Amino acid sequence: MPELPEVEVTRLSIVDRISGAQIRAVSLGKPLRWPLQTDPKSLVGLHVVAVRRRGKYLLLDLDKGLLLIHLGMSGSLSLVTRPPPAGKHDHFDLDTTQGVLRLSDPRRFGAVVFAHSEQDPVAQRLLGGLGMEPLGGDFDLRLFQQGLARRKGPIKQLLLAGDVVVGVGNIYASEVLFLAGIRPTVAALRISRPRVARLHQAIRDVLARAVEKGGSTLRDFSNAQGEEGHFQLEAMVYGRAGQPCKVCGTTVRTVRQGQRSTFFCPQCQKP
DNA sequence: AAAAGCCCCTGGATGC
DNA sequence: TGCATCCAGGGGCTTT
Repeated sequence: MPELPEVEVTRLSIVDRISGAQIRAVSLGKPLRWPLQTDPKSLVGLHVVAVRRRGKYLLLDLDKGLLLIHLGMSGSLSLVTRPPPAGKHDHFDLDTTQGVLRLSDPRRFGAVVFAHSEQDPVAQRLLGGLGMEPLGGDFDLRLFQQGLARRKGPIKQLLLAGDVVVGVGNIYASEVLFLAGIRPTVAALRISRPRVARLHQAIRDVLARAVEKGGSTLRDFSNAQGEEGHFQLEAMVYGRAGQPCKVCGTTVRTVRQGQRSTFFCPQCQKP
């Protein structure tokens, strides 16, 4: 579910409501991908001072330390004043003076991890290898070109890897490459400079548009207020194998790359 | 250094 | 209220 747009939409749906909140209690359900790394009781009394995002991680800054929240494949957050009793997929509750922030995650690939700071090895292990943020001013075209220039592997998998640019997951990788007119299987280092520039812009355009549309809701994603996203309705190729390309009518095809499905139009996307 | 596989886990859709 | 199989928005870790 959650790629950069979904995480950003989630962030936007809680930032104003949870900033300044004081933690009253923390309760855990079944184990998530990683342990919290601290005694839940040690968080009680701390305040949430900011909510940031780095790649697909949500960073909850506390007045002492921070929580790194990852939604994995199936996670979503909700922030409500009076939450229903925890269900079988609710595995983390942050009870605050401004509501209960709850992580629901059926597959439990998500995680909530406490770190004393962003430099803390606990945080660095997760954030240390991340590439450039695609939105905002840090996404440098030259660095992007350099990042691609020594990669022999397929461009789609470079996008997914997140060490050059973060936030592009399986849906948006296909969408971005469609918009840029690039075949997903092409070796990154073989893409010409003008086309790399197109790709750079396409990443920004697609992700920004997806945030505007509230993200993509394929199964059950919703923001922390329970609102679904609508970008999936605008998908040009993702999930459309066998259907006609919305631009040229050619049948959209799918291919497996690194045990994930990729979608592309063989006419609009040149090798 | 980079690339390719392997898992972690649950649930829904599909086929028999 | 079958059962097996495949697939699903991620990514850290291990192995080549």
